[in-house]
Amino acid sequence: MTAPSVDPEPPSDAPSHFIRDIIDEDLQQGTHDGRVVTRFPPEPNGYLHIGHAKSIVLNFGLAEDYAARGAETTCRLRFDDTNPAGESEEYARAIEEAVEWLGYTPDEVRHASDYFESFYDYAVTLVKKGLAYVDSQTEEEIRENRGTVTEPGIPSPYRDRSPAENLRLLERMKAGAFDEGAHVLRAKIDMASEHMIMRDPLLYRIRHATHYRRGDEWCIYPMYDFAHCLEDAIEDVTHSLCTLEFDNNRRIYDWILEHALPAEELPGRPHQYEFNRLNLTYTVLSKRKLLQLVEDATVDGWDDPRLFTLAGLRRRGVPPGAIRQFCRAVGVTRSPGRIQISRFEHAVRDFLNDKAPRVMAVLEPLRVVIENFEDATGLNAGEADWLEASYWPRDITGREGTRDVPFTEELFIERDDFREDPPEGFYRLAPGREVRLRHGYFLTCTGVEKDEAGNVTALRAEIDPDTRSGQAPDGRNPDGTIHWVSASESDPLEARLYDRLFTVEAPGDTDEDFRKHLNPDALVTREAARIEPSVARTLREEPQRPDQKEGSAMGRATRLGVQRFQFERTGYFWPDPEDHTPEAPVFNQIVPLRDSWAEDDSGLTAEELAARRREKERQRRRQRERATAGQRDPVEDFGPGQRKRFEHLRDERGLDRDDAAVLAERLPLADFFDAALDVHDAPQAVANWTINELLRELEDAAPAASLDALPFEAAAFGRLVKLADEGTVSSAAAQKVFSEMLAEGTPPEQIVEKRGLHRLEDTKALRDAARKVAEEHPEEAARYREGETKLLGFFMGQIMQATDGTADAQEARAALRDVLAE
RNA sequence: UGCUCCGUAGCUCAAUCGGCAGAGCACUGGUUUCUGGUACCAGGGGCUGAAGGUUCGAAUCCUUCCGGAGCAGCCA
Repeated sequence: MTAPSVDPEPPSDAPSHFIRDIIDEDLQQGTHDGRVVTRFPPEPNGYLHIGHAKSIVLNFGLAEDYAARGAETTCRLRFDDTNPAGESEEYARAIEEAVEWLGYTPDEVRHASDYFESFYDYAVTLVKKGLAYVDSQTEEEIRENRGTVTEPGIPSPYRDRSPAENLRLLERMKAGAFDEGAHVLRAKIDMASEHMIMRDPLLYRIRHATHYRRGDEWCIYPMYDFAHCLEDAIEDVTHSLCTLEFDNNRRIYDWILEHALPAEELPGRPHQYEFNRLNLTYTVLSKRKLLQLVEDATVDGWDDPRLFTLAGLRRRGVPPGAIRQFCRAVGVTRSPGRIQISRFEHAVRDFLNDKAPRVMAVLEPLRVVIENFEDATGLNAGEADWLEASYWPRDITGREGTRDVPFTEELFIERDDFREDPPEGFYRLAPGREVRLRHGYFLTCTGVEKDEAGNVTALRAEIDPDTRSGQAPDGRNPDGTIHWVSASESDPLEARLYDRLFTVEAPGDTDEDFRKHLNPDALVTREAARIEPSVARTLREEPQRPDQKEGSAMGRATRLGVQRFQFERTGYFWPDPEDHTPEAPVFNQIVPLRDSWAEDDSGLTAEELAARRREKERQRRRQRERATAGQRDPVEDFGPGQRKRFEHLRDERGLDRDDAAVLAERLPLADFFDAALDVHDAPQAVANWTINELLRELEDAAPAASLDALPFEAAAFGRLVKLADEGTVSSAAAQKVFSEMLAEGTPPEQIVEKRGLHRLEDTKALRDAARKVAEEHPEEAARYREGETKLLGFFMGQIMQATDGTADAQEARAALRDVLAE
């Protein structure tokens, strides 16, 4: 069977990463017949957070992208519900809803609990093969006998029970004949393994518990390591993606599949790949910490907008598309790290910028009385001058629409937009100063009213009647533009502003209680805010979406979900799905706008950046000292045989101590080295090849065995080194010869003949090659002539490629210099 | 301390087969602007964790060291 042809080019917005590379490779090799099958496998025992979103976006996104390229793809939602404790239908439903909200429809929803019968059959297979046994030690005994990371474990006294006895016991375990903890089923692998996970891992334990889907049908439940790989195999998953902490578990994943699956299924079996989980600064994402915050009512439930749970983000108003965009942007790698929260905020703003209509709301109102209102507008004091205001700034293309905003004698402006004594660089309102009212007149502050305590209670002002359009006939242009609402014709509003939950970057990282660093200002409520009247109208007229789910909080949120606004100059907002009513509007701030005036920015200041750089420099210096101090004499750990060999290599063969140590540490390699020397008596050259080229091809754990497995003898290796050392072939060509020897076992001389790899010293031929290369890369050649001499390396690379690595380096370099100088 | 994984700009990631160390975000400045928003332009930032080695040439290969994370649940 041949794999269906798959478009080699990924979609342009799909970032490339190592998992894609693996899939591309598999597609090319036809490993899974052109299929890409992934899954998102949550346990239904908690709510999802943004870290899960990364996994969802990865798994479903891969399926989408490869489907678009012509591969046969599937991505399922699979509940990993193998442990009855804590799992529930409620969680499962919430998870399903969250996945859907994020914008993905699983090809299928499956449950690991539907596979319990199959798991059991696989367990029986292992028992019959003598690869699993029933252990009757107590929990403590098992733990103690497992050993530690440095000491091997002690085999269980029950380890050698016969398959027949194990089978009998396993059947009775399943039948419910035993109490919890009386027996467990364990894989029989290696109690001394340096991988703790392989010290006879548990496969089944007894739990007399009611499972939310299977009820009391089962009283033995499979462990993760046993079940997960089999779930993948049952579902024909091709690429099983999980987070880095399962790296160690991959060993048992592979072991179970290789021993439980029938041989014919092995070539297409699933493989596990691990990627870095998403961590964010200034917040916590672990299930346990989240639970703690909810339980001691630090936050107001799982959907508290301060939390990075999916429910919290949803209630806060973050659109799913922004989360998807963010998850794609953070990348998929194997290096753990912590993403700066400003990255997330940027993603949300970026997503909302061209989607949220602009309106005006004043969060902390300060009353302004227009003293010349009647004169300037020609209206009576109680009337409103309705100004047409665009929903979109001119640079958001493709969006249209305006609404009318009432301009009345008394207005509210943002308290923050007025300073009686303006600091340097402040270009909003101050006594005697003129600003532009957004979508309206120019306004000059003519007076300040204060209470007895000296607090500003109201401003008096005048407008310029000629500036109704927002332009002045004389062309003057105020520095500041501020937003405003009518005092009489605006709606009251409660605005909830959210900030990072913690005051430190990594709240969970130290030993102390992470709740010590809670940010008291993570939620700030502005209860006296006011908003222009058009918004209430917009919300009322908004048609209901047909796909909403009635009844649930999320369903109500969906209905309102199409209404996210930018409150000009303050941020993106939407009505709170729980508490907002038309009579008493409540809006959540989704994310503030960037504010280069505000001191408190979510990004880093220049000083902070510099401080970090200095700190990193210090760390590097300290590390350098420690690295050199830690260097110790390798010979110290040698046994007498190795020591003798070391001295021989160093004193008789004349190797330097590092090389001698590497060889002496691996005695079979030293033997190979000696044998090669019989052919070509140049110890340093042979040592270089042995250590730098040969060693890389050998298994660390079993050098002797992999030496035996080589398709050539030490003598052939020695002859290769001789060819290189004596200049018959260049060292680059010698490397090519070597890799062909590894693959085919052909004698080196034959390869050189067949491929024509003799060293090329012919000056004329090299000059021709150099000229050709220079012609093919005129831009680089010009840059070289302008003094970018480091490009010589680039040209050398080209020549080497053109001559199959045979060019003599010195001659080639000289030829290039000459040709390029012309 | 055994094993596994990971160290490239402040952060997240690139860098075909060993061949010119780059991008986005963040930062600084400028242009545009009826949002201190957006967009656009420019700039600063790197001893590729360190030291040795192989090579004409190393972020990439070899050795050693340093640092960080994970693994000793009948959780997943």
